[in-house]
Amino acid sequence: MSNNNLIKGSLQTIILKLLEENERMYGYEITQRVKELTEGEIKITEGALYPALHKLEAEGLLSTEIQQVDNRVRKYYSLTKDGQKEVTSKMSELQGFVENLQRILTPDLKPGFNI
Amino acid sequence: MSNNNLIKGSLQTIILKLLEENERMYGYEITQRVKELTEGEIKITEGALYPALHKLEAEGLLSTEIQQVDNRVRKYYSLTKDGQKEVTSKMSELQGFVENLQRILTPDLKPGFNI
DNA sequence: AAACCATACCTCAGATTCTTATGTATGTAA
DNA sequence: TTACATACATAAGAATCTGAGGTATGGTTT
Repeated sequence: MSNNNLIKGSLQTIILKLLEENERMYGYEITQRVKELTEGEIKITEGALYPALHKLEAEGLLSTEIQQVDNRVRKYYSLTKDGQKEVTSKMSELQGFVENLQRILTPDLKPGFNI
Repeated sequence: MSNNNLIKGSLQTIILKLLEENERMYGYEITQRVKELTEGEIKITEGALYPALHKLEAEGLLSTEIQQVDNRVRKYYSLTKDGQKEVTSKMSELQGFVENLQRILTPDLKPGFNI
């Protein structure tokens, strides 16, 4: 991740959610997508991403498929059945956490961490 | 802390923000306040809290004042000048991060991680 | 009286997750 | 040929947590 060490553990959720939307993605593509979506503000480092992908695969949440594209090897990741269930779980967990964070940090405004 | 390992990194911000609102607090009080504000969903463990407090003090963001209350020693923490500046910084950092998280995770709805 | 829980501080081993650096390999642009 | 982009990977070290343990006081339960 970029400069901030905030909310460690959200990388897994990011990966799973992107794969829910995109069917299949490869590692480098994920880093670029996140950079693009956040206008360069969040940069996922390879040292964080690849171990995370490997772990999710080892847990049976992702499956892989290696493919040759322009003399380059790409390792595509997709959600397994378990992975699809886990997205929902991880997302509501994160949502709940942000909700609680907002309760602690903004005692004045009740609804929403609005932007 | 509760079940989720999401909080890493946001604990400092929580401490600083609570002290911005409350002038001075002691460790145990902070754990109770957070538990109270989140209806028991986030429990700050002592193993996380005390080292965090000591670190913030060592960085000059907090000052301490020991006080005897009912035969019990309390260590009150307050924001220093530097600490007061840091709250603003840490809060906008966290705000920005949540904003970016929302961009990644909810591509459909543009405004707000609403609750 | 003994056991237990609440208050209040603390430390430390181990786990997890990250950063930073390094390595391999191909292709393109300056 | 130097540099950058693409594409994978590992590994040392830092940072932050969990969970267990320790000390001490005082109230409540059994």
